[in-house]
Amino acid sequence: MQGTSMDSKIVNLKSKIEIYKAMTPGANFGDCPVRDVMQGINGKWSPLLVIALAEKPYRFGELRRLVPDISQRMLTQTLHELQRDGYVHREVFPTKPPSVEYSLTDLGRSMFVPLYQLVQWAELHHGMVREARAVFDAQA
Amino acid sequence: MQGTSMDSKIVNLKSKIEIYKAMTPGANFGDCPVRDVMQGINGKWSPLLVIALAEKPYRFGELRRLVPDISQRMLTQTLHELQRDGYVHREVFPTKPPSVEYSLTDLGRSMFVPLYQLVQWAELHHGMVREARAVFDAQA
DNA sequence: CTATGCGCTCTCAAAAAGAGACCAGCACTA
DNA sequence: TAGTGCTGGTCTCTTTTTGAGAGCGCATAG
Repeated sequence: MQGTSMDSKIVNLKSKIEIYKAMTPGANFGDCPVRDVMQGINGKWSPLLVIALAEKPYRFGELRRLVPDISQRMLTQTLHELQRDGYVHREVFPTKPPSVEYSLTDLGRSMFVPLYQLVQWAELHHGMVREARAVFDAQA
Repeated sequence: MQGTSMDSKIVNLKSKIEIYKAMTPGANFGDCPVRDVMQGINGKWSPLLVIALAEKPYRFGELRRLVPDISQRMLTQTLHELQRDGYVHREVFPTKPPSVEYSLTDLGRSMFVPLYQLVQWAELHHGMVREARAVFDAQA
């Protein structure tokens, strides 16, 4: 798109954005690999499940009981996506009713570190966010 | 915190999960304030816009040009949510066609720190994620 | 008097998420 | 032998979210 001119000011403006694009100049953000990865992490249930599995491996039913307000459909689907992206390992044990255990891979544990920092930030600041919302809603 | 039975094993298992719930014992995750905050951060476009605004303030049209594959509707809506949650400040300048500038608040800059660490992780590891996907799709 | 830029808002179609029924297999119970 | 429950799912249907794009009020340019 504007890939031509770029005085140094614009280059500077775009540096962090370009990291998000992961240095693919012609691509738009829809194709961006970094956002692609972020989308996998950022799902509605993904962070919660990753945090759960960071504690220890869980079985399907255990996860369902641990996160009571997830539907089976979304639990299956989210675990499947996490497995596909390499964060989660799925192992089937041939017990009487076959049981399935989910655990974090090394990649998943690696990703958990910055993810959990963001969660900790959220824990520390959710009061401020709530207050900001209250102020905003009051004046609106 | 949830003050009932719990052998230490279960307490240990749930510690990180409970942080995600932010210590509200009776609540399910749908009401969890931490996930509430995470949802605001984790939108499809939110991280990208926060990263852009971490560079410098932008005007509406500039953001639209910077992120070509966002629809106007989602840009308006995402900025509105970011403003409501206190991450973004919106200032209208009474110029001839009135222009609107968006900038990060202190809260937004604070949130940007862990968010950007996650983005940097994604930049470093998106190759591994892609490889994991290829392996998974090949065997499936 | 058209034409364009600005910052939206509205409508409508498509995609994603949620609720919950259903399923096959095995064990235990009556 | 039929009934019940537990396992990890899939299938269908409804609701919510997202995306594409037209329209709008205002103002300046030509």
